[in-house]
Amino acid sequence: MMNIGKAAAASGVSAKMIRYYESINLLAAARRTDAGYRAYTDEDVHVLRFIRRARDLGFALADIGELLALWHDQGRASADVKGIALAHVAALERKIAQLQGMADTLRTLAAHCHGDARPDCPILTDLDAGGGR
Amino acid sequence: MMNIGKAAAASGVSAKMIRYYESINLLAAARRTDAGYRAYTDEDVHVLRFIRRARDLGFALADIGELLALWHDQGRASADVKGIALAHVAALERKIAQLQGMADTLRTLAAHCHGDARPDCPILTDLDAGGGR
DNA sequence: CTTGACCTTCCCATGTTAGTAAGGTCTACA
DNA sequence: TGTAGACCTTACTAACATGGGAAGGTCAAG
Repeated sequence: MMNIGKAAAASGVSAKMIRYYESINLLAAARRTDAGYRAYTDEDVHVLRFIRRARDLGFALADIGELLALWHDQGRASADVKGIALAHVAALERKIAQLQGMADTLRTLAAHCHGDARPDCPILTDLDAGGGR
Repeated sequence: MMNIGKAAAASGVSAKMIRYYESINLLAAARRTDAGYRAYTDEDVHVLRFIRRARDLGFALADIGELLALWHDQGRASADVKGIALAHVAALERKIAQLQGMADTLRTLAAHCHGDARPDCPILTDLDAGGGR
């Protein structure tokens, strides 16, 4: 059994976030000591690490809730897990394509900007007039 | 002169956002009719369109404030505009690389998941144990 | 004069994380 | 025993940009 600070250090999830995850019911309410301190087991830390890794992969907390449920469900179908993962990959790809489009446009505009003391700049011209996009 | 609804339709910026931009001083406070309605000119719509396009390129409102100031400054140096744009491109590239890493990892894991009724799934195994990442 | 479409301000919610304040608890050391 | 300092508790605030809604005022057309 350890305090929230230890659990945070051991899992890579800040104490702040552990309390938040508990408040939104992503985590079950932790046991408490007589003084009211939250007490965590190694198994709890294991769950926190799971969440941490899922966050690192960009899953939203709602998705992580589903992944946790599947993780705990011995009778799960791997198809369900794969479905969540592939939906997330698709969302990531959409986001990447969107950012890539922005970056491409800006790189092109910047490449044609003198970048000196003169005021004329195709970037502003594009923002001004729309550049035909 | 037009109402906020017209200006919104003409610029692609919602009335809600126009009011918000005004509240954070990204926009100067609009003139008002006797009844207290905001009144916009074609020039105001021009500014709103500028903001809309900058948002489409992913600029944060703070950046847009600087871009607007440069746009209005006839004595600007194009280097300043280019600097903002390239800093944003760099931020976009960092974000893209991050998302790409997530997507790559997930695609690899998902490719090795049967995706059927059986429970075993490398995605969960990775989240469980860290997969050596 | 009424109806419906518009406008106004104000508050709330989103999603995830961090900061801060005011107060209680525990531990180690003098 | 006392106390300092490190920890814990809850609760409120902020960030970012946007949307939703309520309660009420205004305008134009019929």
